[in-house]
Amino acid sequence: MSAANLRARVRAEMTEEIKTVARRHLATEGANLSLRAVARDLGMASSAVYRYFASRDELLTALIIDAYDAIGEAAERAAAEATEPLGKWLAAAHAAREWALANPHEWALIYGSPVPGYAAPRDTVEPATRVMLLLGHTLAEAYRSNAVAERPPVTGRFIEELQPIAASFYPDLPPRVIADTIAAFFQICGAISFELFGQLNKSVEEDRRGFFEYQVRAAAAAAGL
Amino acid sequence: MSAANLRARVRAEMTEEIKTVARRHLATEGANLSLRAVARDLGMASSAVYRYFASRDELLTALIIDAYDAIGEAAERAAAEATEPLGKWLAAAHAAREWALANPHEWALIYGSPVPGYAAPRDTVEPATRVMLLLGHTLAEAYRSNAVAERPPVTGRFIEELQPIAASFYPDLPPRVIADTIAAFFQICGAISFELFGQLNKSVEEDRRGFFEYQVRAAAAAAGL
DNA sequence: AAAATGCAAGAGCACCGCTCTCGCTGTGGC
DNA sequence: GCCACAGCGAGAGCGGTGCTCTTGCATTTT
Repeated sequence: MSAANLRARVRAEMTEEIKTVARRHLATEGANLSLRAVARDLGMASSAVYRYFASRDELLTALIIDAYDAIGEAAERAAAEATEPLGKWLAAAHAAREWALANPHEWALIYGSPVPGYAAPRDTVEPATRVMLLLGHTLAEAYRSNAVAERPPVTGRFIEELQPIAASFYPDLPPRVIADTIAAFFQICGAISFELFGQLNKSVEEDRRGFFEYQVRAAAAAAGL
Repeated sequence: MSAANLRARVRAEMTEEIKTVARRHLATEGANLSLRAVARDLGMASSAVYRYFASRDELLTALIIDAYDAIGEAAERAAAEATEPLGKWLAAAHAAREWALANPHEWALIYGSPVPGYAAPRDTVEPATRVMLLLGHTLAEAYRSNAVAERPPVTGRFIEELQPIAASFYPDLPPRVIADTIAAFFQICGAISFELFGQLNKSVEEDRRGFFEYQVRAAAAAAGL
């Protein structure tokens, strides 16, 4: 039994090592990860890697899940240190941005354009929602303590579509919580992506953090925070 | 002379045909464009394509410029039919979204994560700003006709960085015009990207247009429109 | 001890971007 | 009108890729 466990542990270590090297390749080389190059770095034949990952896509999926978890944890950890809803939002957003700046290629992996021919498998949808859930729960918390500003009612058929989701998450709150959470999430991630992908070229250079916060505050205000 | 012109015309036609086939490949196959496959589709040797484009990247650059121009023209055309600033914003945003839905891979090419190892050359920066300029000019127009709501002043060092740009474009207006334009542009493009890249999965299905408009209106409100 | 399993390596397939050489053809200068 | 020349297409080839299959070895299980 300990033998079998040892087998499994060695295998897990090898798997982790492959992912580590792959992450390093991703960070230095760029987005198109080469399985052969990773294998070369590990001093093994490329075919040996296929004992651990059935395909390059499966390796990418593993990296994607790890990335979702990493940014989710960073955001949650930062939010936990704040007390007020707006403070949590700001902390989470800044944490997400800083993680993205530190790991740009991994950010591109999860929030950039989908990799050609790659369809995100089931395993990725759950960790993907972690940051958005954090925003939603914080907003819901604000609703429950009556800390949300009055705004004109939401009109549009989309709000009816969001009703079931809202009912399953926050049955005591209006469905606009979901709409505003998604909108804020899109806005925040958009701001990060466009800064990261160079669309801010030559306009704001020094105080990008400040401009980012300006946008996050706008998102918060739109949500009523 | 007419001979030389004929030569040049044939060459231009061939260049255009390559781009057309490449666009079709992009639409059907996905993002990683294969020069060899394009050449095969054209019934020519892959090496012959290099007479027209020095590299795959150069082909991509040509497609990127065309895409920027196409979406820019779509947005401008739509905005021209509206009279009020908010109407122009909404029209431009919806036009951009519809273009993106119709040409998802080209959208990914210009607003998705940068292609690995690909650095956008100088030629692309000018057409890239077309949509943002449209938003900016519309907002400026609203300022000049006093149709912009009062909002709390912008604080942050970033606004000083935007001052020179604001002065060169709209010397008669406060620099926040630029900040709000960029922020709105990010928000709109973010909304399009995340809808397109599947982050809206299983939440809003029917009335995505309505939810998009909700976000665009939020962006407009944040800008004072 | 023997059988079964897990693993690494190597060869090989089809594809890729890109380069180079080699003929062919239409063009411009004489 | 001829001839050198530039532009073009085709083909071979280089090094790279993802992935498969077979082979040999080590380890685990029976």
